[in-house]
Amino acid sequence: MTGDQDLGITASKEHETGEWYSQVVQKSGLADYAPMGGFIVTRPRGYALWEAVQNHLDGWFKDSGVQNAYFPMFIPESYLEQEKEIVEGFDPEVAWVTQGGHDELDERLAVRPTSESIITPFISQWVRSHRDLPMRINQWCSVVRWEATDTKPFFRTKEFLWQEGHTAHHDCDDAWDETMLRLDQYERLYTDVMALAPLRGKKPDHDKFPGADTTTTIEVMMPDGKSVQGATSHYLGESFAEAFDITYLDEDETEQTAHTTSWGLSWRALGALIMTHADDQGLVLPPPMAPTQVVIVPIFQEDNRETVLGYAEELRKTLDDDGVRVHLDDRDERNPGFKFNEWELNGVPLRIEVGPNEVADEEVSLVHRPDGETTTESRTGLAETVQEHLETVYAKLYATAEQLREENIREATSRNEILGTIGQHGGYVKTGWCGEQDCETEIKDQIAAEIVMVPFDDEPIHEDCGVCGEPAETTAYFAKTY
RNA sequence: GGGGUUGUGGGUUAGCCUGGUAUACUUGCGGCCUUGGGUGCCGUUGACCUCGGUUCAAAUCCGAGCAACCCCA
Repeated sequence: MTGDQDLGITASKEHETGEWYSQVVQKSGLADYAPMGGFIVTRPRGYALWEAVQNHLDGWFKDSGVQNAYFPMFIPESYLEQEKEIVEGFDPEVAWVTQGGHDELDERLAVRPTSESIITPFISQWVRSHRDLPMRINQWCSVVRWEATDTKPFFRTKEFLWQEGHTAHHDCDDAWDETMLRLDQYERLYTDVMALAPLRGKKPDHDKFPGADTTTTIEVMMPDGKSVQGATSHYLGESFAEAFDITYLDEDETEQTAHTTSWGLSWRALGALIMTHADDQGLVLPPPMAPTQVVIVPIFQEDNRETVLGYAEELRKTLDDDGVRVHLDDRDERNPGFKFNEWELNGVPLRIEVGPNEVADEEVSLVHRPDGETTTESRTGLAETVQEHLETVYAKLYATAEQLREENIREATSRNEILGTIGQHGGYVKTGWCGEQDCETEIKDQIAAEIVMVPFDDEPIHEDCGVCGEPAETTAYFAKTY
């Protein structure tokens, strides 16, 4: 590299994580900061990542009985107030519309922070008999939560893109199965599409979604030792059905109250992806997420230009015919070194280099984005070879993520050990927990770590609560969070 | 929630202390050159975060606001 041209990432991921993250997001063309604090402009390459998330999840949703719909972005205050806990839970961060044109509104409108209050009343109208159940509605939209804390592109923005699913069921069992099915699908998205290694569990009672019976969660460990809540799936019990009157007639013509769920995943998932896999060269994308999976960079001199470009175009067509998202970078005004750097910055998982040598030998050079590993392969059977390499790249990324998770789960049996372990290493610390919020507060006040997750398995790992020493009811995972 | 740092063409930045003509690189655009890790040359467009104050004069000093980043809770 000659001179510091600052086209690439200049901050270190390890030492200046915030600045590094900001540069990756902007320089790899994912997003810009909007003029208002806490908002971003999502650029085409960033939006393509969201579309990749959508394509996978939406397919799975539809395969499991979900229909997409769309509800207004405004919710009348009187609707919001029907579920008391929703109001209390979201009140500090609701944005309000009070004026339409030049006229003051009779009733102010909330910009949705989540849509239970507008969707559930309609589900109530649409559900008459047991034959209408289960009913599963999803919408892809944005919501607004006027966060007071620091914002960060994709991780925490005042407006964010997400999907929110809302379902109604006959009974508790059916609704609980739904809750877990959606959690499984979120876990699958993280594991099989984004090459991240999440944990799954429940939120402690004091951190549930307002009004929910149970909130289940996907948690993902970041390289700086903080945990990200990657998605949530709520079993809402009967509280919303009661508040919004979702009742149905069962086979015996008796009126029953439905059980409901809601579940959501936001573009914070993209934040977790970037934070985990990107490096000091820029973005790194797992192949299923990458808008461009393979880039071909031709290398030629004046006298063999046509030959090399012709060869490169053949390769491109071979891969394109095989369904690989491939791009041939035949720009004349850039040399190969520039292109290498640029595509690395943009996170393309696999690069093919072809020059006179490769043409002569009927070969290609393949370079893996995550680690720069270079191999030479035959041109014959290229499509299959490339698929194998894409899988290898995925495996490398997943292995990194898995290691990150495993190395960051530690155990502690006393208050001081919890504080010391998180203070020194970050990451998760698991311990027995009596179930009292005070014991979390004790830790939170000291070191700003909270209980992010309680595993599903019933037996606590220790007999006593790691904080107060009373008998433990469950295991709790403490961590600092985003 | 509290504290700190910073804000100059699209990006990176000099100038600010000590007020007076805004510096360079890069990108973009036009042209030439050629290509195994950010190549070279010529030409060209483009900026002092916002509002207020001090002053003959403000990128520079003062105040407020907005924004970004960092640290603590």
